[in-house]
Amino acid sequence: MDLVQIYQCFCDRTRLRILHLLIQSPLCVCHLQTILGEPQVKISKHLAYLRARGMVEAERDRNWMIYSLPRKRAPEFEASVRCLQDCVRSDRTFARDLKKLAVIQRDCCEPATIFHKSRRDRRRYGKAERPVAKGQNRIAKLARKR
Amino acid sequence: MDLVQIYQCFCDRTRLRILHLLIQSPLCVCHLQTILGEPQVKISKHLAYLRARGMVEAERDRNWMIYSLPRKRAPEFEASVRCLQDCVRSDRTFARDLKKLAVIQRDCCEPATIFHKSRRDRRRYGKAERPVAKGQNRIAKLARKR
DNA sequence: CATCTATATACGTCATTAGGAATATAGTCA
DNA sequence: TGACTATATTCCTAATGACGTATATAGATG
Repeated sequence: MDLVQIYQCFCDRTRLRILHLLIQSPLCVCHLQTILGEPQVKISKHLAYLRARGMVEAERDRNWMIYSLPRKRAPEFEASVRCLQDCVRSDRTFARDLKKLAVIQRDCCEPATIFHKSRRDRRRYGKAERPVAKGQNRIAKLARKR
Repeated sequence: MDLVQIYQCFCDRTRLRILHLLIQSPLCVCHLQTILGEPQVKISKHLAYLRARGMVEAERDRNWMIYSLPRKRAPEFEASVRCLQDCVRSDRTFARDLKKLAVIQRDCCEPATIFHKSRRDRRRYGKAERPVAKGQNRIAKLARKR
C-alpha cells in the first residue's frame, strides 16, 4: 500500500470522519449519513473513493452495504489510522460523531450483521428494529420534489 | 493547525521526502535539490506550498534560503511527522535520501548556519567549502541553453 | 556596476477532485 | 409484478494541484 495514497484518502474531512467511525465498527451508508449529517451522494462517493484505494471494504446485507476497514491492513495504514485517532481526540466534531455512533449502536438493530457478527447470533436475535436512519433517503427525496 | 491541511501537505511524495529530511536537519534548497535529484522549480514550489501552510519555516543566509520544520509545532503535526518517519523506514528512496544527507552533513560547510548553530561557531569555523550542490543550477541553465 | 549564484514567481496546460442534480441499480416485500 | 428502500453512477461545473518553461529577484562578488 502506498503511503501517498493513504494520505490522499486522509486529506478530506468527510473521509477522515468516515474512517474514524469505521475504526469503531463496520457501518452501513445510512448510518454514516445520519451521523455525519451529509447527503447520501457525498457519503457514497467518498466511500467509493476509499474503496477504490483499498482503505475500506464493502459487503452487502440485503439492501444495505456495510463498510468496514479492511481485514488485512498494511502496517502503514494501521499506524496512520492510529495517529489519526490520536490527533482528533480533542476535536468536537469527531467526538460528536462517536457519541452519535454510540446511540446507534445502542438503539439500532439493523442491519444485523453489523451488530452481531456470527450468523448464529443473527438467527438468535432475529428481526429487530430498523436502522435509526430509515426513511432519511425518502424524506430527502420528497423534499427535493417540492 | 488543521489536520486536513497536514494531510494535504503529506499527499505528495516529493513533499514527504522534503519533510522527512527536514526532520533531521534544516536544509537549503540546493541541498534538497541534490538529495532528491529533482529540478529547482519543483523543490521550490513544494517548499512554498509547505510554507504557506505553516509546515516549514524559512530563513535567509546570504544567498541561501534555509528551510526547517517550525520551531513551534502543533501536537497533531508532531504526531503525524513521527508517524511518517515510522512508515517510511522500510522505503528505499527515503533511506537513500538519509544517506545522501549524511554525506552532505559530513562534507559540506556552507551555508554555515545549518551546520553551526551559533554565530560564534560560525566565526570560529570561518569560510569553508561551499555546498556540494554548487554549480548545479548553472549547469542546468547551460544545458537548457543548448 | 555587471555578473553570478541561489531561489522565487508567473504563466500555461493537463489531471484530479469535490459537490450537486438527476438517474440507475439491486434487493425487498406486498 | 410493481412499489419501495438503500445505494451507486453519470453528467456537469468549479477549484485545486502538479509540472515545465521562462523570467524575476535578492544578495554576493570582482
